[in-house]
Amino acid sequence: MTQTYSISDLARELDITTRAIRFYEEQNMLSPERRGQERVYSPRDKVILKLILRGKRIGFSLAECRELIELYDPGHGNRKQLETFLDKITLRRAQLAQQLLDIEQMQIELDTAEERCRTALEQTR
Amino acid sequence: MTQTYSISDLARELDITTRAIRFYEEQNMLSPERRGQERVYSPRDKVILKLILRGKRIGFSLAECRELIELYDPGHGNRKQLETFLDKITLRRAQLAQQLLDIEQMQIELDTAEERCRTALEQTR
DNA sequence: GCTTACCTTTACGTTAACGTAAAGCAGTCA
DNA sequence: TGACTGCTTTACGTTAACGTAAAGGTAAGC
Repeated sequence: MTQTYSISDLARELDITTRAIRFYEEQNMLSPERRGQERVYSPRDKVILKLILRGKRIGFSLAECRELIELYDPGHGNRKQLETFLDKITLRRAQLAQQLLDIEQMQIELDTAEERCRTALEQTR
Repeated sequence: MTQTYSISDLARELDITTRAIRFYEEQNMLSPERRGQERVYSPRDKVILKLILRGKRIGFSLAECRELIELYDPGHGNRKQLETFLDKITLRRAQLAQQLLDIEQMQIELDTAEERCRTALEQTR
């Protein structure tokens, strides 16, 4: 019915190694079905992988990525659990806001760096 | 004349360990003056440290941070050098743009996560 | 003169996130 | 019936970025 993937399918498509995918499973971030010995991945697994990769691109550790995954479906949490989720969300938001500032600042610095490069290039004429 | 800092001054102010600061020097990202045995840091050194910390916050490796530092004053580069600098700047810009997208996407996901948390909390009533 | 507070160097330890064999099973193509 | 191809597990190796002692030098204060 619904789409499935082999491990190398996902590796190719997401441009990571099968080793990495198995490692994420080892870290309890994935739990694919099995057909015999072989892992069979669902679209949901693929979403999770994308979440991980996106997290990594902005410097999250795998532990932080796992947190994000847990937030992904908070259905099975008790009250206490849900409230800590909300706290974590608040923290993440603050961190993302800081990162936005950092990136903007870096862009500015790249601007001035480029300018200095160009004027230095003029000198070599 | 101009402001100077001891290693623990900087450690306190920037909230890192002295070990980390010495490590960055070991990696040729800093080269503070010496008064006898002791390291004496300039405002420029402090700027570099801030660059490193900002880089780390958005997930840069120290190697990448070093690149940024090199871009910081490109005066002593030959033509070839300067052109590779410009290339690197272009690459960084692209990466930063991707990170902006990633952060926006994460913010959206946090929004929906929060919403789901809140409705789940309603259920526990 | 002794303690306390910083500073130094040297060096081994640690964690995260995989990389890299090694060894073997399952289907398929010639 | 091999020879591939792709999957599996197990296990040791590797790199980055410091942490953590150990051992000692120096200046200030009591």
